[in-house]
Amino acid sequence: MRRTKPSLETAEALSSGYYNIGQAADATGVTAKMIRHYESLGLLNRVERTLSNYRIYSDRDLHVLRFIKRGRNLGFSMKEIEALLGLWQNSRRQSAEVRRLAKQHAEDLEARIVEMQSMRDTLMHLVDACRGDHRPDCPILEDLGR
Amino acid sequence: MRRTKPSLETAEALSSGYYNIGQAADATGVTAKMIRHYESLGLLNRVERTLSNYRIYSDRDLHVLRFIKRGRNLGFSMKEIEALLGLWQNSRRQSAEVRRLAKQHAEDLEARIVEMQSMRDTLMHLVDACRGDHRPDCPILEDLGR
DNA sequence: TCTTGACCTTCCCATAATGGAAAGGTTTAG
DNA sequence: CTAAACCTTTCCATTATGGGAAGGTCAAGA
Repeated sequence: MRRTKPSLETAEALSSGYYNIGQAADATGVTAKMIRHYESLGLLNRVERTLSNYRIYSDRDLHVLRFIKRGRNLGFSMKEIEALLGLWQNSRRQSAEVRRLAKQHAEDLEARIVEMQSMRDTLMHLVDACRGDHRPDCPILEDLGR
Repeated sequence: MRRTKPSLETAEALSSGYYNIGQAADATGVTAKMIRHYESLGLLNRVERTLSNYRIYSDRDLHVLRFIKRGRNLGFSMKEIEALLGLWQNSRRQSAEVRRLAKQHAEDLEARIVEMQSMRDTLMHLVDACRGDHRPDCPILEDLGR
């Protein structure tokens, strides 16, 4: 079970709408480990601490964490997410820039998909050509060793 | 240009059908760096050395390097390649085992392809929905921050 | 013969994103 | 007061690849 109500300065924070790292992790689906990591990458602006040095997060921080998580789910790299986050937080952004980043990433994905499909197809053909019995003869190994 | 004919014990080796690491790299398309790495992984059984400590490779070694390269091109991990290499060099292998490995890998590829297609499709929809002009309004960021 | 450039050697470091684990401080419930 | 469940930092590992330094070797030309 996660602790519900601490007592000292920490308690003050947690009862004022703040979250400790475990609560933030539960709320966003981002592990505590990765929350600290994202902070070290500079994606979370200045994380507050309690007197006992515990990190505390605001609703706004959780929002950022969810943004990062969603970006990762879409396959963006941390570098790309950093850029998107900057645009997200910049009210004078131009949507053209965001669109360009997203389109580029979609195209990168497409290129990788095509490459992997080619691998898969080649493999499937080899698998189909292989008897797969007790004998050593094997078109798959023959291809690899060609 | 690569040196053609050394003089001492190294020369003996190179004129006896052996290759130094640079020549092996040129012949197989595997970088010298990676050839050393594969050796450290134990994929090349005992690599010979000249008196001056230069590695020398036989045609059989080049064959192994090409096998590895082909396996990498098909997306196999080094662990998988190690297993396939073992089967390749085992005359009493059963092709069923090889086929099982290849099929599993093809299925792994397929799973990743499906996942990436889903990412790509979601992104494409968002890109299509984004005007991409000078204004800040952007469905892509809205989705990421939802 | 000496020099030079193109090789070769080993060793250390870096990448991207994530997790495991150790050693130790803090809080809270019992 | 103690034990459980948190939190902290720091170090290490993963996968496959490459960069670079410091230094030894070899071939060819002056």
